[in-house]
Amino acid sequence: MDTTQLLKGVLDLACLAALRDEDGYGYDILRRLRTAGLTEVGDASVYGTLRRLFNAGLLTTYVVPSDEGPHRKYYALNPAGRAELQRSGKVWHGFASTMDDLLRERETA
Amino acid sequence: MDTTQLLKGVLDLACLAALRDEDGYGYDILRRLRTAGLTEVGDASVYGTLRRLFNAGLLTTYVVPSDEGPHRKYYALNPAGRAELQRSGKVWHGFASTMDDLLRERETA
DNA sequence: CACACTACTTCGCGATGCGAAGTAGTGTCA
DNA sequence: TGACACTACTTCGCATCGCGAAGTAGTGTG
Repeated sequence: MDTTQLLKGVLDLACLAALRDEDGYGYDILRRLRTAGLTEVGDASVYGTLRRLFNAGLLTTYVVPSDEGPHRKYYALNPAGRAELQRSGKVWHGFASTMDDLLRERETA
Repeated sequence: MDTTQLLKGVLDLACLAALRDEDGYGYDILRRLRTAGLTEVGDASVYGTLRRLFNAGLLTTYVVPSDEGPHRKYYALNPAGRAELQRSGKVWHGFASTMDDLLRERETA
């Protein structure tokens, strides 16, 4: 029961959320998520997720050369991505509140 | 992004929670979880999870014959199980609130 | 020149939820 | 009697997905 398993299916949502207000490239999103509290997120997971979201048609991408390091592959939410963010945000909240009920439950006679 | 993926790692917790107030057998726990809102939980998943929790030393088990059907394999939380329920409940809450922050985030300047 | 940091990719593994199928016991309904 | 449905559990193999490790490559620092 480490956070690894909890992340399953949620990392998509987390990446979409991290892109809501601003485009970002992989390494940066990794930092955003870790800063936000998902400290144990692996780098390969984030890169993989971004690629998956892109393949699913939820993100657009463009490469920007950097003078202080390798090029950066930026990702941005497209309309489908925003819709999906909305949608899975709701699914998540529903799920989370169901779990909270379960955990709070105590002879609900 | 169906609930299947969200369940990963949480089903353990859900089963432990379902056993908190009362012993139960697989089929019954399946119903408890579905009634609680986890409508899409598969039966094999629950049986498998219970076996896993048992093998992990978190549950005890005993078989009770039934006059209205096949025998029932009851499971009960032991002290280790209760401890684990506490522990992963906290992990879950922490994780959930991190996610909520992420989803709520909006140029937190 | 070794090292560290940034930035991304590829590879294969492991955990876990799931559907499908099978086995069995009971009851219902034609 | 035979078909079916519900209960109750098991086994099997699949698919998803996060991860660590390794590799490549660019930049800057001691």
